[in-house]
Amino acid sequence: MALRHAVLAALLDGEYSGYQLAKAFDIGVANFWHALPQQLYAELTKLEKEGLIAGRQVVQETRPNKRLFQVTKAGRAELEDFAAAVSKPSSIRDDLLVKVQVADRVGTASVIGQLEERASAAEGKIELLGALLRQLRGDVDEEEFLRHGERIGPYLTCLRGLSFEQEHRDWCLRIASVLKERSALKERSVLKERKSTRAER
Amino acid sequence: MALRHAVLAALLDGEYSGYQLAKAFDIGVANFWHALPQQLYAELTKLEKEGLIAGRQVVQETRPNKRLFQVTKAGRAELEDFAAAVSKPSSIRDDLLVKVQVADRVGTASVIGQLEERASAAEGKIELLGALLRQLRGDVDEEEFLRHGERIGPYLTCLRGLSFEQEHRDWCLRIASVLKERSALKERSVLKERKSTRAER
DNA sequence: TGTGACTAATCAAATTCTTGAGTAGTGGAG
DNA sequence: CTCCACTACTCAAGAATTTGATTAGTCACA
Repeated sequence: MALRHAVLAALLDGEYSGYQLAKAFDIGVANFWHALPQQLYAELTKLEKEGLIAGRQVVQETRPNKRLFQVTKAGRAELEDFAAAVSKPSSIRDDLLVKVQVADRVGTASVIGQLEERASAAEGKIELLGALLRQLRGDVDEEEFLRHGERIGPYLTCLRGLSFEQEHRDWCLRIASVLKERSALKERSVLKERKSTRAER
Repeated sequence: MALRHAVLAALLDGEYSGYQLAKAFDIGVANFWHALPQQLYAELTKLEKEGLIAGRQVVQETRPNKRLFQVTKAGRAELEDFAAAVSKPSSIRDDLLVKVQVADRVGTASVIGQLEERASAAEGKIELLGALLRQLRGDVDEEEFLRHGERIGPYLTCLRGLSFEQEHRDWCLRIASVLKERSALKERSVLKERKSTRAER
């Protein structure tokens, strides 16, 4: 039941249409809750039906019309309740880790490639998040901002996203290099074996 | 489609029953793929039907009978294919981050409590993972083990789990202290205001 | 002599998430 | 002038995940 609350949380920062929300999700909220546009539209419809958000039509000339949504009082109350309720534990869910788990039993080459790809994707996200953080805090330094800024929620979650991506990148690079070294060692020992086999004949 | 591969990966380390698998999942595989027992039983049934694992009945005297499963050749091949295929990006999915996102707009007290609970849960997991890592590597040091150990897959994924939990703990504590300081500041300014209001009368 | 915890599973239902396609107009690049 | 990308949204099918019970014997503890 957290998608609805993630949507409410995102709408707290301003009016959005489904389409805009999908974009905003990708950079901000996706740090802790990923969702496809279809889900967002569906959730917005449900939330409106339940009176937790209110939508208004905006007629546009050169673009299709859109509906902007904002959180109602009931929506705010719902968020309050949610914040007070117990949360379930967080966890990683990652294909690539499954592959690493079996990396010493199956072909390694492809996994190494994927680790490096992942590392560079993480790098990209790190830069993005860094820029977002600078933008959110303005000219003041972090300590100051965290003490006195008015809207620190998104900043705090971005910090978590950033550290996650950094750890992820570092781990990917470390593991890639470990697997590479091991396959190089194996290669060498295979060559040696061939050589000695030849010598025996 | 990664649960099936996570199960195959886990079974690579030995024969397990559904029940044992559920336990093993909790400490090892759950680091990158969490699943409930019901899911595991269902998946084992499917995998057996498809010939990717083979089960054998073990009759027990004092305990209910159980079925132990091991990966077949076809299962190994399936894992190979999986390891070679592209993976989808990883991400955090966490209730608590949704709450932090709105922490400056709703009641903070409960969120602070939850952050501290989470931190101590993470602490517990850190110790568990540390012990697991020591056990996996035996007496040799990490560098040595990663270079020459035969089964490093689980070690590598535990390393990821460990760094995730450490970051998670640190972040929770940091955020909790930020939110506490802010609410203390607010408290003080409210008191001051009351005082000056009283003085005015 | 109950009480609760552990082993070993299975069933059903509801909910959530993913995959994939489709509509329809605008505006820019080559 | 065609093709592609962008805005804005919808529909449906399916797979995956969660929630919540239920069965049934064993064992330790008080």
